[in-house]
Order: sequence, then structure tokens, then C-alpha cells
Amino acid sequence: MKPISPPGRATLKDIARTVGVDVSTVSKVLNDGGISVRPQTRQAIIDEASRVNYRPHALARNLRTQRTGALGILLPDLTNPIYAETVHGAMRQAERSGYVMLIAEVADERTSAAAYMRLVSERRIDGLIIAVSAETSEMIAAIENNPVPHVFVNRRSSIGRSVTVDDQASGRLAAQTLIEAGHRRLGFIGALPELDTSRRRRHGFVEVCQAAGLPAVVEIAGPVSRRGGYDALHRLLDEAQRPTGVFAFNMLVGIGALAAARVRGVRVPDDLSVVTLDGEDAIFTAPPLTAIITPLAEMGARAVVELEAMIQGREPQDVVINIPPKLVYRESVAPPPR
Amino acid sequence: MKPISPPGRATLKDIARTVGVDVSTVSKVLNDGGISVRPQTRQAIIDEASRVNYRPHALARNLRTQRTGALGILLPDLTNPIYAETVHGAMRQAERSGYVMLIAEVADERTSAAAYMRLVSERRIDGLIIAVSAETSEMIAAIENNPVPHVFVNRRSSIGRSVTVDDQASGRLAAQTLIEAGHRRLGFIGALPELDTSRRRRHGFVEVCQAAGLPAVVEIAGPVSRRGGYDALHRLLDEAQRPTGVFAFNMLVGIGALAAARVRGVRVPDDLSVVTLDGEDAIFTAPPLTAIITPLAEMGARAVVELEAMIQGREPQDVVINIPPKLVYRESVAPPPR
DNA sequence: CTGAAAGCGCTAACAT
DNA sequence: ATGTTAGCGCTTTCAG
Repeated sequence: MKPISPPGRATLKDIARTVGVDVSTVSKVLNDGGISVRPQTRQAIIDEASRVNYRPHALARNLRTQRTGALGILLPDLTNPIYAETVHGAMRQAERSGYVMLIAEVADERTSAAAYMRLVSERRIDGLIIAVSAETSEMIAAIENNPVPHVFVNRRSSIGRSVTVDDQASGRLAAQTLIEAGHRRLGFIGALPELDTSRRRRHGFVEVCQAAGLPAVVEIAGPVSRRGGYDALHRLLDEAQRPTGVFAFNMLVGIGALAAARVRGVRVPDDLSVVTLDGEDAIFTAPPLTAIITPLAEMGARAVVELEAMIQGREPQDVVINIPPKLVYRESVAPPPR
Repeated sequence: MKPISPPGRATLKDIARTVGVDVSTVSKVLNDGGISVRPQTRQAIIDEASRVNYRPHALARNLRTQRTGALGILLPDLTNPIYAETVHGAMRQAERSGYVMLIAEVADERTSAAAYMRLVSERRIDGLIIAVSAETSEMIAAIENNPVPHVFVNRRSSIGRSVTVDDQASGRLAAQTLIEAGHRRLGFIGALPELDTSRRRRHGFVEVCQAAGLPAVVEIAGPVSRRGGYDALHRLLDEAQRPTGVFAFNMLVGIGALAAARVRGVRVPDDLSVVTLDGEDAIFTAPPLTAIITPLAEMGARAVVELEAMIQGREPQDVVINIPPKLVYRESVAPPPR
């Protein structure tokens, strides 16, 4: 029975006029519930508001309160499922908390500083999640010149709070898994060393290999993509001491590596074992990839929670989500050949 | 040599005060370039603005101009690479045009209407891209009660403009491809029939099959996901008249189908040919999938262009991106067995 | 060429 | 219990 509301735009003033009170009274009722307003007046206001289907004008309110109700997230590339998953988790939490989410893809460090300025210094957001590698001087300068509550996700940073998992433990776990399967020559397909997650995973991986007295780990670095993994495995297979088991930086890289093995006629897992990180996809690859779970969505959500705390002035802290890395055995790991 | 700006917040008033002019003058200079302002004054203003690193306060400006400089996009799930790709294209174009992008994931029709209201009736955006299936009554009501420039992407709609490709032609192309390879028993793995893209692809596919005098096409519908494709192919393989060639609704479904074939011991393409739609991923599957290109990013970008036109009051029109569907042959299609 | 004034829609202290 | 006042930072007539 709700009559069609006048398309769009009822303001406080409209309500105030038809009810016959002041806009400030309407504002009170509609915000803090109108404690200390005569029930009768209050009801009239509420009725009229719902009759005209009133919605506050976010801009006006925000201008007044100096809050936007929006959070931003800066990331390199949404088509990378790693980031899509992270955003997904962040958005879920943001919605719960009543924030809308503004996303900016930033191709490189230059644009990332620019995007930062755009969102922050135009004051479009209350807080920012940063999923690009942060430690470029431009980015640091941008942040310091124009501070805003911010948290890094899946990145450590010298200049801010961050939500990360124990990547080093993941690296150790990957190594242990391969070693326990019987492998003695291991390889690591990492990302370019700018990525701190890659450094930490590598560190844990190498650590365990050394402790086990294994020969030097073969390392290859490349872009984090299917193509990067594809190219990297090709190079790894060209090594004199070709490894029998490899740890791929993440799922994308792992999928690429699988494709490379296939075209080289290298059978997984018979000829080569592969451990990778994360990824729903990993179950539908051929063969399904043994993988270490990375709670990307959870990290995104957690970043939002931390951000809220910072926005409300609570003292934030470094956050490491301490889910111990968990490995899911699938078909891509087996004992080495012969 | 740029001195570090006072952290954050220089306003027009600040600039006006130190230069010794009125804020309205500053506004003029900083906006329309300050035609009809003495060059000397203008220069002083520009200098001071850059000295303090002035940025307009988006909220204040927007409140005044009744424009937000933001576009919204409504979609079901960012972890679905189809949507991620679309958003990716949309964001690229939005950035070029100076818009920021607000994203809302909507799980179902209920929340999608709610999210619509949130973005639109609070006036957070100037226009909206809709990538959820639109034809639910709640959504239609929301749009009609609270109109805003909007365009559907990869969806036809009775109530708005839309950017789509010729899905029917894609369906035809898929059928032709399989028929030319020699297949006589074809299958279609579609989405639930609410999805108009699925209906159109199916239509084109069946049309060609009938014209070729082929027996009835086996059809299976399921959720659009890897899992959905996995389950669907299992059911297809259980059919009495098991098809030798299938057309999968999209890449996700195709990947799932490939996995199902693998566990059933059905070799692709020796025992079963698969044609799918779209997808960068398709090149790294085992075997690489023959696929029909869908310009998702381009569609996203195009939607933004149309939206801009609508926002500026130009007469919009139904848009069908008329790139003729193009098929990329990879390894997943071969002649039928025997 | 520049300034004064008004107001976008809302909130919040302060009066009454 | 309600209204008055005073902006938030900006743009935009309209006067001077």
C-alpha cells in the first residue's frame, strides 16, 4: 500500500514542512531515534518519512559530519583472482559495517600514488586498504603527506599496519611436504623479490631444505601470473639439476607451471610434484593441485575490521592472522621418479 | 623543490586569505581557468594552490553541483572471473573519464534491490552499471521508484539500456564448429534459464543443430561455476545418447567440465570435444580449451561510455557490441571417436 | 575584474 | 520538547 514516492528527492525540509516542525527535530528523530521528542511528534515524523520514502542525502550528511561512510581499496589488478578474493572478503565485512566500497586498480607505482591522492585528498573515503606493494617512495610520500587510516593486506609495511598470514610457515610446510614425499631436489618458483610475501615464503622453504641437508634449491622468479608460472617452469626444467618437486608461489603460478609441464611431456605427479598456495581453482586443475590454504577473503575482512578500529580512534596493532597454514593434499604430489 | 604541504586540508578559504582575494575568485581560477581574472591575480592563486597542494573537497563540491563523480556497479560475485573482467574494463574507462568506481556485490535479488537503494537514493553515484540479472520485480521497482542513469551489461533488460554481444551468433558458431569437426550428437551445458545470455546462446546453438538435421541436443542446466560445470558434465555423460561434443556456457563451466571428464576417464578431445566461451584461463587448461572470445572488459568499458552519455543527457540507445564472435581453436576440439 | 551573498542538505550546540 | 543558529567547503548568480 506504500504510495509511490515522489521520484527521488524528499529532504528533511520537506518532511519538516508537512509535519509542521523544524528540520532539526526531524533530524534528531531520524538519527538518534529522537530521544526527548514527544512520541506523538516523533511518530508523525517517522510516518511521513516512510511515506515519502526518505533517504538522507549522503553527500550533505557527510559534508557535515566529515565522514564519508566509504572505504577504499587499492590493488593492482582485479582480474587476478587473488585480489578478487581479497576484495570479496573486504566487501562482505564493509557491508556488514555499513560502509560502501570504492575500488581503484593501479597499474604501477606512479598511478598508485595518484590514485591514493585522488581518493584520500579529495576526502572520498574514511579509510584505505592497500594491497599494492607499498614500499615505493612515491607511495610513502603520498601517505605521509596526506595521512588517512590505512592498513596493508597481505603485505608487510614499514609505514603502517598490516594483515598478513605466516608466509614463512607456509614455505616451511611446502618444503616439508615435498621432502616427506621423498624429494631431494627442490625448486621454488617465486615472484619478483619486491613482493615481500615471496621473500618470506622463500625464506621458510629454503630454511627447511637446508636443515634437511638438501642441495641448493633451484630458484626462479617471474611475474605472478599463469604465464609467469608457465615460463618459469620451462626454465626450471632446463636446469642441469632439474628438481623433482617444486613449490609455486601461488595458484596462478601453479596453474601455469602445470601447463608447461604438460607441453614438455613432464607428467605431474609422476615426473614432477607441485605444491602451490591457495586457490579454489586448484581443485579443478589437471591434476588437482596440492595446495596450502591462504585465507584471502578472511584477510580482506579482517583488514576492514582493523580499519574501522583505526577510524574510531582505537589503537591498532600489527595483525598477523594466525591460522597455521594448512595443506590440502591433492594429486599433484607423489614420490619422485625411480 | 615542492615544499611539503600542510598535511591534508587546505581549503579555498585558506588560499583566498593568503593571496588576499575572495574565495569566489579562487574558485573561478581553479575551475574554469579563471577567464576574466587579472593574470597577476590568477598566477598568485595558482601558485598558492600548488604550494599548499590544494585539492577540492569532493563532498562539498558534489553537494553544490549535485554530481558525485562516482559510478556504481552491481554484480553478483567478484570472485567469478567473468565479472572481475567486466569490472576491470569498466574501471579503466571510468578512470579515464575521471570517475571513481563504487562496487557492490549482491548475493541475491533481495539484497540487490537494497544495494541499489543504498547507492542511488543516498545519491552516492551519478550512474549505475548493472550486471545482475535484472528482471526481478523488486529490482524493477527499485529502479522505477528511484531512477538513475543505468545500463545493463551482458544482460538484456526490458527496462533499460544494455550492452551485450551477439550471444545467439556465438551459439551458432559453437554448433557449427562441432558439426564441422564431424560431431552428430551435441550437448549444451547451460546456465539456469533466468540468465538471458544462456537462453540466447542456447537458441543459436539449437537453431544450427536443427538446420543440420541433427538429433535433439542434450541440454543440462546448472549454476555458472566450475562446480556447476563439473556436475553437469557428469550428468551429461550418464545420458543414454551421450554427446560427443559439448558447448559449455562459459569458461568456468568449461573448466569444470574438463575436470569431470578427467575423473570419468573421458579423454578430451579424443572421446569428447569441448567448446566454451571466453577466458584467458582457457589457454592454461589441460587440454587448452577451444573458445569463443567474449570481450568482457570491452563491454564494461562500453557500458561506462554509455552511462556518461546518459548522465550528460544525450539520448542513449540499445547497444550491442557488434564484434562478430570469434573462435579460437585450441586442443579441446577434434573429430568424434571411431 | 572582483567581491558579496546565497544555498546545496544536513547536524549539533545552544537557546528557549 | 522543540526551534534557532551556524556552519561543513564549495559554486554561482548578481552587484559593484
